[in-house]
Amino acid sequence: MKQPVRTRFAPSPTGFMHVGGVRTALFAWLVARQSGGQFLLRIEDTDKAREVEGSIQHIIDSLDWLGLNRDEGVGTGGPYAPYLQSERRDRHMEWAQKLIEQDRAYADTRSEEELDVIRKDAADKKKPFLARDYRPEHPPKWEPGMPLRFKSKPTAYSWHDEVMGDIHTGPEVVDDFIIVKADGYPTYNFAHIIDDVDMRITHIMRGQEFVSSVPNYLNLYEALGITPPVMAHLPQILRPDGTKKLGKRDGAKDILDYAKDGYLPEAMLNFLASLGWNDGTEQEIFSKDELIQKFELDRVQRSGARFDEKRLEWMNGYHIRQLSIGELYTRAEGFWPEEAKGATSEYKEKILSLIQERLKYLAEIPSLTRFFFTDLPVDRSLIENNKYLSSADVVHLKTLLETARAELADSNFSVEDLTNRLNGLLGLTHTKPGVLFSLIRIATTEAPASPALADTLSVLGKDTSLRRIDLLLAAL
RNA sequence: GGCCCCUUCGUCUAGUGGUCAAGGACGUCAGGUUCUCAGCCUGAAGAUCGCGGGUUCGACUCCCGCAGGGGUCACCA
Repeated sequence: MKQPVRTRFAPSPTGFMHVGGVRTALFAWLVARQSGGQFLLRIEDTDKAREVEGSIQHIIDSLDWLGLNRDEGVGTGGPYAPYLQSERRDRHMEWAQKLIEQDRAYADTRSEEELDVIRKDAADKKKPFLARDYRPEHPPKWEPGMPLRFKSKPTAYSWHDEVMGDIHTGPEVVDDFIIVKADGYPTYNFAHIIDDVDMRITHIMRGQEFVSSVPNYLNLYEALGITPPVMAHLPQILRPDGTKKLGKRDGAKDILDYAKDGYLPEAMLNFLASLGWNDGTEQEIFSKDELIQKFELDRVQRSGARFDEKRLEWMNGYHIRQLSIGELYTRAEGFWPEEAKGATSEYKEKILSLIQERLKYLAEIPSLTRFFFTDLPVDRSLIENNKYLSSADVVHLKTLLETARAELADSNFSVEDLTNRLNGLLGLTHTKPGVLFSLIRIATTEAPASPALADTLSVLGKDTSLRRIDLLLAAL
């Protein structure tokens, strides 16, 4: 067992969670769980303008659906509460005050326009914008309502990132940055550092887009006299069609939409983990426990990975097939078609055992099972488009169906008896399976596809099967 | 433009100097499984390892350069 680590997932409540955020949460959760440590949820809600109503609950629901349980955090509570960043302003201000006293922060009262002018100046000179090159000469004494800027001390850094490896940067990338905004809220760049210390976070897991800010953070940690936590910057998840980061604008789906479509949380977890990580063997399928056991940050890929829904679908189908019927029945609740309302659980379990291996996601259940619950209207096109039946003579088909009906009427409708009688009919009528079975299948299901014929008939039962054959007979 | 990171089949990836004229999975295609769809089984196509130099008896693996891609340079996170 490794040293217990404390990790946190710290999203902003700016809308729904998509796969990118979820994977960050997953990796942080795995690292905490495998070490016997803690995983917490902190909400970084210091940008009140971008905040979206309901996001926090949505984040909690998403984590709950995936089974990423928290030891502490928003919605859970804990010894380091509050876990809502906006409620921790006193702490942030205490530390900000320290920086002011040490002359490591200054009020920056310049307007957005003034700053834009110097930014443009930097751009014109083809130089990166560094606020420290434009420090105001006589900043006023800081008062609430004024933006507060960190006064950096340019330093070269070398540090180790659990995913990215060793990184070296020169002093030219360290800069002054805003730590408290005019609205009184701290920026992420400042607040997360204070909160992580206060909450005893040992490992920070976040997206790769933060790597370039690390030198700034290191500078701030130094000024604050804080030992930086272990850091791991995760590669991004890319759009399926390109090299760009997957974002909400690219149609990145709400993670809970996958829940609605009937994706299994364990499949989602497995898939997300395999995007950018593998254990070095040829294993593709991992249970949650195996993930906890085998996950290693330093085996995480440094390059981005494209999000391939086809692979997710396959993996979901795979996990569905691993479920016991009882478990599948539980998961399938809420996915049945309207027509299934009065059906017994016993009947529905039988159906599930027939369709389990053809399910890719649970939302397919209605289209796959509707005919089990209701007589569908006779659809002539099913015969017309069938390669075995399209050219057959209608009178012949009718005779065939009548013969079959008579034979089935004597069956007890066990799978075994049905199989025997169906096979017997082939010889009796001198008909190819393609013709006879297609005809009976279409008659009894009126569906373009269905499970194996004997199985289907057995579940449907004698009354229903014969009634439907009669319905087609009447329509032919 | 500066800085940082990345570059193996369409996609996710294995690979840490020789056992790799590169393995697995998804996807695709073909065949099989007495009808359909799915599943399962078998098989096929698919990467001269971004390019160019080194180092070495030998490089996908080490070094240098180049190119391409991404990230970042907010009072957003």
